Amino acid sequence: MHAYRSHTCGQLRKDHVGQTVRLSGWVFRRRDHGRFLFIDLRDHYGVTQLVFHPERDFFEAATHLKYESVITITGHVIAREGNTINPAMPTGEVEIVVDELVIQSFAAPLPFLVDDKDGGPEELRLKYRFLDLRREKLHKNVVLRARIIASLRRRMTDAGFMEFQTPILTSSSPEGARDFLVPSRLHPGRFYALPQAPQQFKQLLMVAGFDRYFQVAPCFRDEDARADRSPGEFYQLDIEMSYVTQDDVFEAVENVVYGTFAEFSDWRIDDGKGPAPFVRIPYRESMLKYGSDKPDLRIPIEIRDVSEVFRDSGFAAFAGAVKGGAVVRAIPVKDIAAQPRSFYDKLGDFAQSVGAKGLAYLVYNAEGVKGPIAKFLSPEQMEALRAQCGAEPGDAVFFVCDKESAAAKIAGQIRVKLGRDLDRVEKDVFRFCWIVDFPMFEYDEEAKKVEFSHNPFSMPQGGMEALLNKDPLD
RNA sequence: GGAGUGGUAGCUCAAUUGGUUAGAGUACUAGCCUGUCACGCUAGGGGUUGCGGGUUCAAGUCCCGUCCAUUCCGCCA
Repeated sequence: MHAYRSHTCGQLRKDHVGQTVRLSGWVFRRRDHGRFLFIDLRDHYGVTQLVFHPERDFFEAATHLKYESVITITGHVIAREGNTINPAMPTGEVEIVVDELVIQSFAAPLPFLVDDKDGGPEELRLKYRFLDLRREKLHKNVVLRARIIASLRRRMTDAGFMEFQTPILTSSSPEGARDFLVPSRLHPGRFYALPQAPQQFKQLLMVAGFDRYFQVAPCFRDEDARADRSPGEFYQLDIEMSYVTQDDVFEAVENVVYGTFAEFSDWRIDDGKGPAPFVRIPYRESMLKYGSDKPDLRIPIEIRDVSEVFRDSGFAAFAGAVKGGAVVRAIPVKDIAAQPRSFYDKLGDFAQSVGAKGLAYLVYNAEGVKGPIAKFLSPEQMEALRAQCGAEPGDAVFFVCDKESAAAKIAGQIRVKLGRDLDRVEKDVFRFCWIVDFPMFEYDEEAKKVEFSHNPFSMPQGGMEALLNKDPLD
């Protein structure tokens, strides 16, 4: 028999009963009943219950085994009867009566329990990363990641793409974020930059004639973290294709995204019928309706532009701003009028925390329209707002006023906040979309025209010659 | 870089308007228990309440500073 195991801890079933087996793993749980002892043994594959009896000379040692000690046992498989069967465990119909025990590694007391749901403070979890990764949730996440990457590689290869590795120690290529820098030994005082994305290298591969490239690409960006953005480094599926149109790229990406999500998730995808073209939304429309270029389409709230209604209104703050070039964005919400005053106040606080100067609103109920700004608006203006926002009794409409880009962004964040707080986000479904017709240029703070941050096509100043003459260590 | 929130036992948390010796669960140690599966029961050890200063008869609690964490803004394909 193999020195460490004949089976894994997730493997044994009723038809193994009577066999002598050897298992290795970590002491996951321990239940000491005095005259006998249960230990749940865990490895990568699962958990199996071991039974120790006191007539064995290693019984005393077994009762002192700490959580996460590594042991190898030899024993015989027996069936569990009646209510000793554990239907929650895949191996719950059998257990191992231990005949031999080898303690491979005796664990010290743990800083946190592997059986814990969340494992405690991040600092501790990172210090004892090997323990953290033993926790079921993280272990599953890492396995899922490996399976997804394998699936992506298979799908891309099947679609005729070839995988390349592009350089990590490179010269800086402006992508917008700060570069990570690595000091150069051969050129003291000068630095390599880590790539923020393989953009220029993959384009080089197309120029060089390789036609279809992909890479599970490491990207490095020296920026601060966000809730949905880990700092420093991450991996992305990176693609480049030659002699194609926008639609060809969309089709290639839709196939791999649809297939991968369908393979690994039970959630519906769009209509749930199979690969279909993803919804396409022009940039301007997305910024207006959702206040974002990555809209969450599961939230049934659409922003409207009502600037013209306020232009000649008696609400001086908005009217003046609109005449000065600002816009007013309305966020209509269904069935919300019954919310207490505090709800509106808290939302106002939130609006200010994301940069709004204030948050105006109107509430529609059976008696009519109420709200702090109602008295500043004429009956005709009120009717125009009601019609443009599709407001009915029970609804409310929120208004933000600012320069166009700021108003869009603020309204977009309020839309998402409302969707989540009111539990209006559609459940168990992915709603993919393409944002198309991105602008090539935008205005910066001094109202000068500059390249839009995501514009991938403008040639750098000086053209191709400048690129070729560029010092790689600059 | 700016703002908000938080920091009490190894871990998760409690401690009334400022008021006795800062508690509980878990982990750890010792003991009991023949069918548990987060086993149960008894007892024990474990604390500079992040750190420094201040107010007060009295500070975990209030004030100031500082460090750390976290969320948002700035930044970010």
